[in-house]
Amino acid sequence: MHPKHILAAPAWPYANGPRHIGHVAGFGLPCDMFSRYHRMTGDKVLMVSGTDEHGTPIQVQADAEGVTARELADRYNRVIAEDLAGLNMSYDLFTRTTTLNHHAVTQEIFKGLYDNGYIFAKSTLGAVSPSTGRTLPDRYIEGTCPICGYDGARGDQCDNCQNQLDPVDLINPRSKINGETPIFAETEQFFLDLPAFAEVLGGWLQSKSGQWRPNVLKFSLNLLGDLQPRAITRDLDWGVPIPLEGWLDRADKRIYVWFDAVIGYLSASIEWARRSGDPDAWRAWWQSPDAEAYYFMGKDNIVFHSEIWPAMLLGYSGKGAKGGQPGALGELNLPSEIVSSEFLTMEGRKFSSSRSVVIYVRDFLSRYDVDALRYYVAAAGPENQDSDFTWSEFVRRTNDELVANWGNLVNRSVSFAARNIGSIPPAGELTQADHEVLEHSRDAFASVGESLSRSRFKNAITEIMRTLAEANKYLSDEAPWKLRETDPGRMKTILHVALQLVDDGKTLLTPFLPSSSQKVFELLGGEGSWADQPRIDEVTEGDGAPYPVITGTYAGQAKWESAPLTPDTPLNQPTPLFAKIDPAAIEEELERLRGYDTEPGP
RNA sequence: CGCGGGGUGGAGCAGCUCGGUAGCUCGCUGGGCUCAUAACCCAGAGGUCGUAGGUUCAAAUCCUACCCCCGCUACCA
Repeated sequence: MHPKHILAAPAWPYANGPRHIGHVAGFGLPCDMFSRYHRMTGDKVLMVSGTDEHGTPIQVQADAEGVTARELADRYNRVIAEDLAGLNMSYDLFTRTTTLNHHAVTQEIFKGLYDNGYIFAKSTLGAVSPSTGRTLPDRYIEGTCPICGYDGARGDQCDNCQNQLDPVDLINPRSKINGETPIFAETEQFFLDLPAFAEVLGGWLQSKSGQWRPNVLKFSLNLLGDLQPRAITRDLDWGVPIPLEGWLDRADKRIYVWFDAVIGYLSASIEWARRSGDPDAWRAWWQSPDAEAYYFMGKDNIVFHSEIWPAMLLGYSGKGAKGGQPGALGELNLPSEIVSSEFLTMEGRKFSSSRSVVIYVRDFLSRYDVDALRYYVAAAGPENQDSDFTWSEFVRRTNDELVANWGNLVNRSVSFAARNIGSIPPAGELTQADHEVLEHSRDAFASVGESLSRSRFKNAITEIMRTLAEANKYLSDEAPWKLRETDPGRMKTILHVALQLVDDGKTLLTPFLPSSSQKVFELLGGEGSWADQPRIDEVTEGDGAPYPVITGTYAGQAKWESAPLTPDTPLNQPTPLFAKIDPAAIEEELERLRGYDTEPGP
C-alpha cells in the first residue's frame, strides 16, 4: 500500500466554555488515535480543527457575563486549546473560526455557491428580540403550548406533550434570555438550496453502503426525502459578513454559524499550508482523487456532515442539479467516511455544566494520568452505543486492566532483566513456545491495524490487551527466575523474548497511549522522540492580536511494525509506568460532584 | 407520531451481515507462583441470550407482535 493522504477532521468544539470529558470521549480522542495510527503506517495525515466561535449562544453567553462576544471567544479558545493539547491531541493545526483566513474562505465558499445558483434570498417570518434586533432562535423562546396548555413549552417543541411547535403559535411567547416578548417580523435571509443536491447526495450515500456505520448511513438516507432549503444567515452582528454587494457592510446580518463551522475543515487546512510554507500544500488532501477524508463527530452532528457539508462541497464544485463551475479554489473532495459516536453520560446522567454533572478536562488531568483517560475512552467509550462514565469503572479499568496487565508486564520484565543482566540479553536458540508467542505479537499489528483503520477502537484495544495477557502468561510459564543458577543461557533467551513482547506492546499501544509508550521506548534504550506530542504556539495574522494554535511535527520514530531489539542495550531499574489509583478516590470524586450542586457553577 | 441505537452470567461488553453445543475483560471461590505496583498463572461456580409467537433438522443470530431504556427529529453549534 502506498502512503495515502488522509484528512482527519474532528468536529469543532464550541467556544462557550471549557471542555468536559463527554466532549472529547466520543470523537476527539478516537480521531487522534486514528491519526496517530495512520502516521505510524507512513500515511500523510492532516488533522485540523479549531474552536467554533460564532453564533447566538456565544453572544448570549457573552451578554450574560457582561463581556463582548470577541472577549468570550478569546477566553475559551485559549482554555480549550490548553485542554486539547493536555490530552495529547496531535493536531497539525488547531485554530479558530474568528481568523481573517476563515472569514475569507467562508465568504469564498458562499460566493461560489451563490454564483452557481445554490443560494437564494427569501423573506421569512422570524422571531427577533426587540431590544437587540437579533434573531431569537426557537429554543430561546418559551410560552404556553397551544395544544396542551403547558406553560413551559419551547419554541420548537413542547416538553409536556412532545408535539413539535412553531414559535409563532405559542401563547404568550417570551424570550428565555430576558423575558421580553419577541417580535415576529418578515426578514430577508439567504437559503441553501438543499433539494438541488438530493439526487447527487443519494447516489453518493448509496455508494457508501457497507462501508459506513449503519447508524450514520440509515439516518442520512432517511433525511434525503425531506430536504428543505435551509436558512444560512441570521439577524445578528456576530459572525462572518455576507459577501454580496449591499450586504457586506450591514451590521445586522451574518452567516449562520453552522455554515461557517463546517468550512473550518477547509480553512484550517489552508491556514496550515500557509504556516507550513507551501500555500498550496492543502490541495493534496482536498483535490487529489486518491486522498481520503474522515470526519469524526457525535451523533447530533451527523446531518451537518453527511448532508449539508457535502451539499456545500458539491455546489461549490458545480456538481448539483443546477450544474455550475468550480469556484476559485477548484473542485473539492467529498468525505470518504463519516464516523459518528454515541453519547457519554456521567454516573448515569447527562453531562450538564449547569447542573454540575461534569468533570472538566483540565480538572481530570490535574488528578489523573492522561493515558488512563485515553485507555478508558478506547476501551469503554460510546463507540456504538451510549456509554456511562463512572468513577468506579474508571478506577477499575485503570487499576485492574491498564496497570495490572500492561504496567505490570513492563515492570516485571524490565526490572528483572535490569537487575540480573543490566542490559537487553541476546537470544539463544528459540523454542516452539518462544516462536509462537512472538508470532502472535507480530500478527497483532495486522489485525489491530485493520480495526483501527475502520475506527473500531474498542476491538483494537481489546485485542492488544489479549496479546499482553499472553505475554504475562508466557513469563509465568517459562519462569526465568527459576533458571538464574541452573540455566542462565535459557533465562536470557526468555528475557529477550519477553522484552521483545514489551517493545511490540508499546508500539501497538502508541496510538492510544502515546505518552507512556514514549516512556517504555526510553526504558528499553530508545533515544529521542518516539511519539511526538503537540505544542501550543502563539501566532498572529495580519496585524491582529496573537492567538494560540496547537500544532506539532509528529516526526517521531514510531512505526507500525515489530522492530527487533538491539542486544546489549543497557537497562536501568524502571519506575512504574502508571500509578494505581487509590479506590478512595471514587468516593472523593462522587463527593466532589455532590458538592458542586450546592455551590455556584464554575 | 416518525427514525435510529440498545436490552446477552454480579459489572462492562463482543457475537447476531453469511443460523449449528454462548465468548471477552473484570469481579467472585479455590489453588499455585514470587520476577513484578497484593501484581502474575491455573482451575471452578455463575447466563439459554427483554417478552410472546413463527420459520428451520437447528436461532442470541432470520420473520412478526409487544415491553423497557437511550438518543435524534435539522436555526440545539
